[in-house]
Order: sequence, then structure tokens, then C-alpha cells
Amino acid sequence: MKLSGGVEWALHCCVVLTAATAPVPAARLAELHDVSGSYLAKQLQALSRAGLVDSVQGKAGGYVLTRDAGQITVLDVVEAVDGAEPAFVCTEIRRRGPLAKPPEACTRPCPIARAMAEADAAWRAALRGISVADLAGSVGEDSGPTVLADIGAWLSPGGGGAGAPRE
Amino acid sequence: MKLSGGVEWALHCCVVLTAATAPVPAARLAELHDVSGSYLAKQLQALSRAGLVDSVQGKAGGYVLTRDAGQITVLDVVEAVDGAEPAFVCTEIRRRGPLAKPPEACTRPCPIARAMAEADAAWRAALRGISVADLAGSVGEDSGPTVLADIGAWLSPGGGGAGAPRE
DNA sequence: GACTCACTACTCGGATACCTTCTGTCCGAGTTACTAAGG
DNA sequence: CCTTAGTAACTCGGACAGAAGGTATCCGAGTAGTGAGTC
Repeated sequence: MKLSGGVEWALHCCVVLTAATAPVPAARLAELHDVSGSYLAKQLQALSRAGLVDSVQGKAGGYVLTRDAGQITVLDVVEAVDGAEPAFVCTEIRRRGPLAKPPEACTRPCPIARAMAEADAAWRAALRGISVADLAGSVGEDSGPTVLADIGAWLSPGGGGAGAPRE
Repeated sequence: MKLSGGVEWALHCCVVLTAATAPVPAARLAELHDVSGSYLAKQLQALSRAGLVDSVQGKAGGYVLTRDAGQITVLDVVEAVDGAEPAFVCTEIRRRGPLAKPPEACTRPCPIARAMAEADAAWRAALRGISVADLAGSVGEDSGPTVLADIGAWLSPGGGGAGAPRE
């Protein structure tokens, strides 16, 4: 079992978007994190499709969080990028083979599927209990409250070294 | 995120091995579940490598559980087949890019990695709380206590329709 | 009748192709801000 | 000075290759049971 690597990128993007005051283009987010811009764009599109971020087009366009960071859970981001399907899918093995159970006797999921579903629910509950705002708060505790502000300034047009005029 | 399909097969095999009184060859387990014998063998090898089942060779060989089913957790089986690595791997994005954090400031995992690790721990704890014996008990509750005995009889040499002499 | 030996059949184990999914990249459609001209 | 049309640059969005891991398969090494032969 492996989680898509894009999940990490998407989470970082959501956290830094907390500090942004204007739409941030995907290219700038990619430069900040030093990752492939084209591939990051794909993750942001997934976030947009899920309704977590709004995409504004045009010259000063980019991505913005659609709602307060406290209302976006980590689970929302994970499911947006990685899909909401559970990790375990029961193929109803018990209905196959020479000793197959008759379908009418299978009113509830088999014990194995129930166990896996329970674990899946625990995992999702843990992720649902943490919001993007919580993550941003933890970043402030870890590295001081100025880092996020610095990132926000760097993200704003003209703030970074790339787009800044040099005369 | 998707769990390997072999996990389901391995769990079913462990449950039915509970009812076996003699080593059961992989081919018979595959026939019982109506799945590919060659591929199921791979999963059983993983279980053997993890020390959950013992493989006995020779004419009346097969697989046997190494210890009581109550001492084998679902997590053991999942980790044996799917690997024990966590689903989320932090690539330390915070140390990259123009605003990279200096490595000496990264004494603890970043908040995102911490959140994912916490969820992963909850998932594993849920799986650790259920044993193969629990699964077997639930099967008995669902379908009556005779099914497992029937399966045990079918698994024993000469019990099934395939290996039974027909004269 | 008991023992020894060779044989056969059956088992696991690892090495080998195929395919779906994830990763990474590219170019086109659409929108916005800016500029300059005209009233 | 205000309005307006045009231009240009920048953005997102989906369609297109490459690589990795999972899925499925096969054949070889090794072992226990079986039978015949011998003492």
C-alpha cells in the first residue's frame, strides 16, 4: 500500500495558500517547493475539482482556498488527490469455489471486509480530525510565527526572486 | 492508495487454515477459493517469510499456522503481504526551494508527516486489535459453526471432490 | 517377517513476462490586465 | 479627462509518453511416502 506522492505536495500547497493574500499560480507554488510544475498542476486540478480551491484565470490568476483553512480537513485533501475509494476492496471470495456460500446468505459484509473497513474508518477519522489551519499552526509553533508570513510575502506578486524587477 | 489484492487471499487462507488439521498445499487453498494457484503461492511464501505459517515439503506437505490463531493479528498478515512501510513517506519538501529550512532546524518531522503518521498508527492499531481467531469466530457467528468444520474436512486429504478416489 | 534401498510423486521456492497505475510532460483554449487612441 | 477597442501576456485545463509496481505464470530444487527386493 502506498499513497500517491502528490498528496504531500497538495498538503504543502494548501498550507502555504493559507498565507497568501492573492491568487497564486501553480508555477510559483512549484518553484517554492522545487518540484515539477507540470505535475503539481495536475494535483491542483484535482483540488479544484473537489472544490477545495478556486482557480482564477487570466493574467493575475492562480489558486485560492475556497473556504477558511479551519474548514478544510487533511482528509479532504487526501481524498481529492488520491480518490475516496477505500484501500481494501472485498471481492467476495466466499461466494466462489466448491464450498461457495449462496448469495442469499451474504446479507452483511464478510468479517474480513468488516475488519478492514473498521481500520479504514479509524484512519479517515484521524485525518478528519486535523484541519489545514491546525497544520499551519503547527508550522508556526515549530519554526516561529514569521515563516508563514515570509512565505506569504514571497508568494505575492513581485515578492519572490524570480518575478521581481531587478533595476 | 490501494491495498494489494493478495492481502484478501492471504487473510482468507489464514482463517481456513484455522480449521485444518494437517498441512494444506497451496493448490488446494487456491481451488477452495477459486483463484490463481501460482499467484496465491507467492502470498503464502510471503506469509512463510514473515514466520506466520510453516511450510512443509514432500508428498503430504503444505502450509500450517505456526502459532495459535489468537496470536496472529490481521496487521501481521497485512504487513507480511503488503510490506511494513507506512503509506505516506515524507520527502522533506520543506528543505527544498528558495525558502528552504536549514537542516539543523528540522529536529522533528514536519506537521504534515506527523498527521499522516498519526493516522497510520490508528489504522495499524485497529488491525492489531483483531486476530485471526476473532475472524474465524465471526465467520461462525455469521454462517453457523459448521461451515468452518466443513471447510476443514474438505481441506483434509481426500476430503474434497478433486483428490477423492472415485471408485 | 523385518529391514534397506531406490523410485516416484508431490511439495515449495525463486526467476521470468505482461499489464494496469502512477509519474512526468507538453501544448492549446480562455481570460484578464494593460496600452493607446479617440471623443 | 473619460470611454473604448485592441493587443499581448499569462493563466488553467485536458491530452500525450515513460517508468514503476503489482499481477499472473512457469519451471527447477528438494523432500516425504511408497513399493519392491533382500536377508
